[in-house]
Amino acid sequence: MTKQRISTAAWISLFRAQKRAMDSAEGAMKRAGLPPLAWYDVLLELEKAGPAGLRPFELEQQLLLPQYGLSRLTDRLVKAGLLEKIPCPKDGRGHILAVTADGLEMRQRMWAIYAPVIDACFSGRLGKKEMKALATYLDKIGND
Amino acid sequence: MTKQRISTAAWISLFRAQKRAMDSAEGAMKRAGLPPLAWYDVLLELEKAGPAGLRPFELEQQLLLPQYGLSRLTDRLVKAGLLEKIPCPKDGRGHILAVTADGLEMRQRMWAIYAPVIDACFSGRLGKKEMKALATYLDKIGND
DNA sequence: TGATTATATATGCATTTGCATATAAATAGG
DNA sequence: CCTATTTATATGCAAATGCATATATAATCA
Repeated sequence: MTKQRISTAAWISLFRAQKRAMDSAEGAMKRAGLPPLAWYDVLLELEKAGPAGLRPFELEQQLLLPQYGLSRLTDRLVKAGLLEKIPCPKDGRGHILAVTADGLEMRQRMWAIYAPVIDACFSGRLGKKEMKALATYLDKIGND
Repeated sequence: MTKQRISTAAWISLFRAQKRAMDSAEGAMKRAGLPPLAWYDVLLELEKAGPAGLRPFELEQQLLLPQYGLSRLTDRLVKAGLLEKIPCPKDGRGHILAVTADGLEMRQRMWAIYAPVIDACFSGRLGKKEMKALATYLDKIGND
């Protein structure tokens, strides 16, 4: 087997696995009448940032979203009452994003659906050691 | 470490790795003035199917795309002259999709860009054995 | 056979994304 | 200080996606 063939096979497996995982998670959210996973990521990242919140450009780096994508994503979250934009005292151009009480509750409701999906994806298929090895390999690949 | 935490970490690594990989590949295509990766998948799958071509519903299963998504994707490929729709003699509802000469050439031009990107993602990071293990793990995960 | 149901594909409409560019405040340079 | 440049965020417009449903043919069954 050439290295080229092997890496291409791994590439395909990566894309297929991610698609299966994502489809099942997005599907579960939809069936539960909950927003898409991207909302979860925003809410979680802001919760992790603590009460100080985050500037959009910081969140953008964490989530690896394009600037305009995040701008509109947060608009939707604000419109849904899950986030608020607080004017930034240090920098008149920007604002600080903070999760509202509703946002906090929403993230919890989403996690109640999300967690079992993640679990079901791995359980009975990979053991702890294998999952760790998988994550280690995945973290290594990329082009930077 | 709880199993929950480990599987969640693997989940996150999976999504991040796929995003990095996809972004670099899509970016390379764009910079080369070539169409998105989805076009490559269609062209390749149809080439693999041989001269008999494939019906849209068959392609749909291979590529795991929603029916309407494939319908429009193939429309674009047809409009670009890379694919043609041949009326199906056996079934008046459908048609057979076949790659044109231009389509064949396009897939090759895309592969010339695509292959090095795949290579760069893994080379110097994972060895053959590790790539194989990675693919094996990835192929196992999912919800079915 | 005629009516009913199932399958294959397409499409109208709303939402989302991507690209390019706009706006507006901050910083740098002379 | 004033102008030029850079940084932070938003937005108009075109393309893509998702959802629901339409259309048309095939298969089933009474």
